[in-house]
Amino acid sequence: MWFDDFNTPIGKLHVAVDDSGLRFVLFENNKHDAPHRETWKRDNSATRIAREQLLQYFAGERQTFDLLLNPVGTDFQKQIWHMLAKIPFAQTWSYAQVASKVGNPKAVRAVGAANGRNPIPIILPCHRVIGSNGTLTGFGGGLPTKQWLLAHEAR
Amino acid sequence: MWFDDFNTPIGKLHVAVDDSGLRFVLFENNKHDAPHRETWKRDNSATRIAREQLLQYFAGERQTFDLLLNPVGTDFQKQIWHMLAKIPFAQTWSYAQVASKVGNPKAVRAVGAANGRNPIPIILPCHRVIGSNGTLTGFGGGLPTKQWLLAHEAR
DNA sequence: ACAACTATGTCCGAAAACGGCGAGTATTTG
DNA sequence: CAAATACTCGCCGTTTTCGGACATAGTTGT
Repeated sequence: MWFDDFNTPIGKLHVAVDDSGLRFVLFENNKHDAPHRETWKRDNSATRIAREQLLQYFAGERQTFDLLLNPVGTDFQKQIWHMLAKIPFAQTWSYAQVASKVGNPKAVRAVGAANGRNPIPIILPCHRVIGSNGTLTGFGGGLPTKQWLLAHEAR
Repeated sequence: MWFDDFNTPIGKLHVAVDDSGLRFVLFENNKHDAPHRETWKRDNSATRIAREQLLQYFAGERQTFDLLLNPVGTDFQKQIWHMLAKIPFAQTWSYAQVASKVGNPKAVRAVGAANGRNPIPIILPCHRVIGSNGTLTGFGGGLPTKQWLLAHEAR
């Protein structure tokens, strides 16, 4: 497992990859906090590509990512995370919409929970999911960050 | 055999010694109740030393005891009791840890049983052994007393 | 020799608690 | 009255908790 960290407009980000792809994007105030992170090695061709694309995103020069992803989770979670990738740039869906898209219209809270465990925020744009009444609810990196990301994409 | 009794924060304690060393520390609500205690004689230089050290312990002025001990029991029991003496002040081990330390990792219940027969509580700190899940199980002097001792040592 | 204890620990299944929600009803405001 | 707000309740995956069924080793009593 290799990792790297770098500064962005929303604070320092950590990225971590293994042979199968990108595993984590962590905010400074880590929410997930991956196990035995002390054994990871710094820097890598893969981490460099991820960093590059993320910085381009923050610079407003990139709207979609082209990276090999390997988020680990339950079947349901992976299903949801996969769906996130389909939300177009600068658009927002409601939790209910996401639930419907996976054919489980009533699993709204479950979608919320899965969203909360998204190990690859920003790239898997969980920030584009908001309450059906339009309110911004929870986000790993904090609501202000979620707000910032949406505003950033709105330009 | 000589004996003495005196008051402590956890109630009245009985101590009993013979020529080979300290044999018993009994709580008021005696569990073991040694045989033909009526023949014992009161007070002694050895009982005095034991009492002194115990009172120092309760006063928070002593963490380890320096006494000649003579607990009688099976080989296994003596092995366990000997191990108890190695648990540092204010620390707790699980029954499983004690079992492992004597090279018999699966003899957990046997350790519990031996612990239950400890004739010299407090000085042989059987109260520092708790369930591996952290729960305080049985104690000759009652669970509240076990609780009290651990809290006392925690300062 | 054997059976019945015990101051345990591990495993497994069931049940309950817990969320980054939504829709439907009251209850308040202006 | 409308519209905003507050509350209740159902929903669904995941996580945590809880309880019972073993396994296990030594001691004690028959």
